[in-house]
Amino acid sequence: MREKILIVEDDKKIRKELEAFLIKNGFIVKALEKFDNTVEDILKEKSDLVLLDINLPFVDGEFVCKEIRKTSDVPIIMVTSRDSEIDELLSLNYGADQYVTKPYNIQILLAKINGLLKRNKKQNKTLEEIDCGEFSLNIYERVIKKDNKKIDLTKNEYTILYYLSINRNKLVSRDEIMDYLWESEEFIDDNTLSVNIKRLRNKLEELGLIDVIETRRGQGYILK
Amino acid sequence: MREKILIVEDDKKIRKELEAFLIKNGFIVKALEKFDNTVEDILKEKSDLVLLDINLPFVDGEFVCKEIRKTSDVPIIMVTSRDSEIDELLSLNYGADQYVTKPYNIQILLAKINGLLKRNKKQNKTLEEIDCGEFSLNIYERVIKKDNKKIDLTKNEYTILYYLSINRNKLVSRDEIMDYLWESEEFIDDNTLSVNIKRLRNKLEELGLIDVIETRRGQGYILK
DNA sequence: TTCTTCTCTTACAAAAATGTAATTTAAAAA
DNA sequence: TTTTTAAATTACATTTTTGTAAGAGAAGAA
Repeated sequence: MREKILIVEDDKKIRKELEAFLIKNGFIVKALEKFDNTVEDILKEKSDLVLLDINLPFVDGEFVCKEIRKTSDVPIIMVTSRDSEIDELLSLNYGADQYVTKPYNIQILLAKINGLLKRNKKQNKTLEEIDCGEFSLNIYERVIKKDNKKIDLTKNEYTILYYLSINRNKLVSRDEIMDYLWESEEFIDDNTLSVNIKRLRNKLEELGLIDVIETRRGQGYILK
Repeated sequence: MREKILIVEDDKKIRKELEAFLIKNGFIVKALEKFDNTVEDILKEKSDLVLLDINLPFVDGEFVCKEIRKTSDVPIIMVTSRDSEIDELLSLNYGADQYVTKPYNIQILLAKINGLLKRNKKQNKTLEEIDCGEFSLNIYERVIKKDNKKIDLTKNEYTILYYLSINRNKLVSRDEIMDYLWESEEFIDDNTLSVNIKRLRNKLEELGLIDVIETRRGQGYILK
């Protein structure tokens, strides 16, 4: 899916150049033509990334940036005219994700755009379904998915597998899992964890997933 | 909760200075002392942010950064010695989130650290919790939260409330909910939904939430 | 090797979640 | 108003989940 970039830049010549360059690089591009209602116009576009000049007519970029951040997490690249401005801006922390200076170095700009978009995409995806190599764990449905097969997990099974999966390829001690699973509850036998792990493994085996949870005797478990 | 920052910097003097500065600013700080197994050491730490010098003994920072990104989304700030290096790095897109140059301008560094941590926290939070006005529904934990109180939901309760909450202020028919809840399962009595709604309402009432699920006789329900 | 210890496995009991049946309530239609 | 009907309520039965107990298995130490 192609991403949509919104250009907020009042210099018409620069705007057209940028537009052409970004279109050539495969993006869907929109640009604001008037700046009397900038914040709302930006939010209305629902773009995947905003390129925001700090020097705008009517309203200044810092303000715009702050306002957008109140209701949206869209990636913002702020454009400044002077190098020295960047440091000031950074320390004020308006919430922009990246900064570039004019005149635009278009290769750098492209790199920053791609970097931000990639990270955002990944982050969104990660939060829905965790990739565990041979299978995936869907955290909304609380199911394991492999090929076209799904299998429901109970609360305990899910919690254990979730914890293992966010620590994939890392050794996780039995104590760690027990703390995560039962928190402050009254004492629960250490063997109960073994049983729960066993049940989880049984479900994984139903999907043909064998040995994905490895035991490290005396140390804990590892999800491979 | 305090965040943990990992310093990966081989110059011992600089390392100690940074460590002291970050501790003074409220972070938990760890620093690598040896660099013969950097990638794994970094991953093992499970820190909230990594400050990574690009010039390391044995292995170079670009490589380390790329390797980390294969399995982790931990925010990375890369440290370079020359200003000009930043542009090269950016265009190569190793996956770092921010760049700073040596010598460290500690205020800028602090701003970047806080910016990254804030964004990360927010992103996780937004997707975790659905705002339902008077209360919120946490989809990871499957609990209703109000003020400081939490209440666990069972699978059915959660599924119904989730469906209502993504359709907040919209009328949802009983059939819609039943389809969503029981999908292709064998026929389940229509009254069973009433019972499940009742159970959900009971839990909401335990939190002082009365009438948040309104009945529209003959039409369905609405979450206010 | 034997012994120790950690983990796995199986069976069972308790607790929690869910569905059903019977009855009551209350909104809307006649 | 009375009648009808959708939804709420309550009690109970069934199913699922979870924890415990007891013993088997297997890895590492002695």
